[in-house]
Amino acid sequence: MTLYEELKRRGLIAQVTNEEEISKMINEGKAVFYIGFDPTADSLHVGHFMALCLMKRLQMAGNRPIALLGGGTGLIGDPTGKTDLRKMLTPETIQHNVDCFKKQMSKFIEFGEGKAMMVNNADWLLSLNYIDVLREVGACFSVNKMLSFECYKQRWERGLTFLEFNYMIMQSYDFYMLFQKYGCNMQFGGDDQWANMLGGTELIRKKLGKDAHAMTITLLTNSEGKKMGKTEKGAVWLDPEKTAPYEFFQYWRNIGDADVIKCLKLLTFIPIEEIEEMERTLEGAALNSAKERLAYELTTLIHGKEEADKCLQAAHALFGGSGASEDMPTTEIPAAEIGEGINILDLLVRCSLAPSKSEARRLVTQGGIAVDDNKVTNSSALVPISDSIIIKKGKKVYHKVSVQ
RNA sequence: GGAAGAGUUCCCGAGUGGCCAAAGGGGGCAGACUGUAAAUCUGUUGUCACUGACUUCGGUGGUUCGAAUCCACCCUCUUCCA
Repeated sequence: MTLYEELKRRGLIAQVTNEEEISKMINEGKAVFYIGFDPTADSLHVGHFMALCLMKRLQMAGNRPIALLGGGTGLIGDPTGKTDLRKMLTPETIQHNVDCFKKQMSKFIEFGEGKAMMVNNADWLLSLNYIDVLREVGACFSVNKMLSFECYKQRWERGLTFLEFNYMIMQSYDFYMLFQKYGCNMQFGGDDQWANMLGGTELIRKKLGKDAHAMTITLLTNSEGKKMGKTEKGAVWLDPEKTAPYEFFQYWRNIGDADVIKCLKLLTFIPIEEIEEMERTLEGAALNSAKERLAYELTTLIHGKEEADKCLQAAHALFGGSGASEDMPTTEIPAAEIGEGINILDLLVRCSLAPSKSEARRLVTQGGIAVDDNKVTNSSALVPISDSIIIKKGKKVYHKVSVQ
């Protein structure tokens, strides 16, 4: 099976400019491709991870990846598919985010001489001269055409600033630069980037008369069409400081039935045959094994095998019945502060299990809290702690409190 | 620059002097049912010293016994005209 066939079989490929040529190039390891990452936050998230996976797959087949950090485009902000005007980030924030991205990416992709390359579009975008750009690049874009793009439709009602409208041009310019500087002949990205990417291929054709290609990967959405990798608290981050490995693990462990197989295909390196076998044989509750596999594989990829083992163990301990675990979130409280015992509401707030005492009270009175497996329903209860206790909030959240 | 309109709690959105901590929906949280799933049903969803008090309806002042609601100024956004 060729690389392209595998990508296709996994459902990774959404749109391509020229299937024949692209498959030929990547199968033979001749592509020099880039994927852009805009530094809008200080950690990568799952969506980025998919792109990194793709990078890795292609790299393994001998293609040359370029990771493009959007130190320049980040200053503009991509309006694609966004309903609201995006907050403008300060140059300092962007720089900080770029640094964070770099660190995380290097853990996953090999960079260096003859391997993957990392570049920052700030290097060429920041020094551009407005008039020159307008004459050189602006002349190649038709406003009427740009206005007709689906990706701006959502903005019709809420407004689109000229700043954001230029994003596409900057991204196209990136491709144009990379094509000339590094012979980069292909761009990959999320499916929502399709229009922006085509802008680049067209610019290259118009300016240089050469062909460049673009391919988009399926966006990670759940069976209801919503973007995945988001929780109430925000994105599922790759940074263990922002999303603890256990939390990360649980996110995937709790994925909907309808989405497990798709995620295995899109996000893991488990051989496609094996996944297809699961798809055929697993149904109903049996899918739990696939969910666990998914969670374990992903945690291993991102946080390492050791962490993944811990998460798996913790999950088994907690949900398997024994209840105890070494690696659950822990709060340490000085003995002096406890004395005879600590009020249950104060304790919950102290452990960040509830943001306020009112909320803590609600949790307790509604029967959502258990201490050492005993339900606590009295909101004025004093909890004595001699050594350590385990608080259970709802069905899935465990927290350990130990006395110092 | 001119004209009209809008800004309400996590989000959408009702509310046009006291009955408003503010309808309804979404989302969240908890309970039931389950498979650590989905769907469904129930409760809950500003804070605290919790049968009471306090803070909230873009901002700042004002009118009033009493303001999300009326007035003035300011800020932001939308639409129409240029």
